[in-house]
Amino acid sequence: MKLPDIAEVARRSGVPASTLRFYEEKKLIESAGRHGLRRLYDPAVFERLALIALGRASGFSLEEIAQMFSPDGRVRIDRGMLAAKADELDRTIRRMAAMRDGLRHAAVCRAPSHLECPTFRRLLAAAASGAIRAPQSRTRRGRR
Amino acid sequence: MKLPDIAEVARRSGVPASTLRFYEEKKLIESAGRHGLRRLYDPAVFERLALIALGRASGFSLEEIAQMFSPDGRVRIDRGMLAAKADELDRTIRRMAAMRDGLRHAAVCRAPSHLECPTFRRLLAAAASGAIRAPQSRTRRGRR
DNA sequence: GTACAACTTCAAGTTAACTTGAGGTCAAGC
DNA sequence: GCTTGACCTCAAGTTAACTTGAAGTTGTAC
Repeated sequence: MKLPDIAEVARRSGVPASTLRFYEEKKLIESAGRHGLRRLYDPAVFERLALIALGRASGFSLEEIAQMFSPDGRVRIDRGMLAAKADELDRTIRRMAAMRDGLRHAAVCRAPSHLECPTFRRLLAAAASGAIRAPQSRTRRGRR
Repeated sequence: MKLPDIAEVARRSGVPASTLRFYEEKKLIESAGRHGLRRLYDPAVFERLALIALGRASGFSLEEIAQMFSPDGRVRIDRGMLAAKADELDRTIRRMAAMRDGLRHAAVCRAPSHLECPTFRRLLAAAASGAIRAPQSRTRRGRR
């Protein structure tokens, strides 16, 4: 059984080869060995990549994700950290839901100008008060 | 009635002076005039800043926000754009809610390892499949 | 009228998460 | 055994949204 090379891992995981090398540099993954210069990966790398994708999707930075792995490569996720992140996500979700409702309303509201719409103004006030914070990064995955 | 200067606007809006200058450079706001070299602002700038905060909180980029303002400075938000953004927010919210639930579960799950927890594995699979995308940028607003 | 805190400009730096490019190596197919 | 395409390394570039720093100007208080 031959171990997958970087192209194979990229193909099956959807993660670009350049990103795989980058992740290795950041100690997020490692290659099982080399065939000449070429990296060969243990199939377990797919699970690892899934874990990384999950972490990213949950708002963890790569650095935080790196800390979830023991030096020996085992996964060791702190449950308190998970709960804290869940709470943070929850707060973000609430804010975004308020935003969504406000936008939705503004989109159909027939006030002559959004600035004259009470609902919109309420949103504005909330945003101005700092009750609302930055959203998600739209790292558009377009393949230019 | 004297117009507020940049420090006053910064103080009352919570937006740093450097950011106000940056926003001006990006044509997001403008100063009403100068007193010597110093910028003076029309009080309407506060509403404008609130609108910018709202846009950012809703996931608009500064560039998108700039497009919401007519060349003459009037607000002209495209209702279709609002609705589209609301939809996008909605999708993001759904993903984040799934994440939150998964994390919450993983935090209390008593499986010996997260990798052995069915719920966690389901999340992993979803993340790996790309069903889930990047989250919010934690631009920590700490005042170092 | 002088000191100086607070403003000004402009360029460069910051951060995260990657991508791109130049120049080099090499395993596999013919 | 030679070609070639896919890999390699390492440095630099990219993007967004700002921040920081250096060097200069000036309104305001005394």
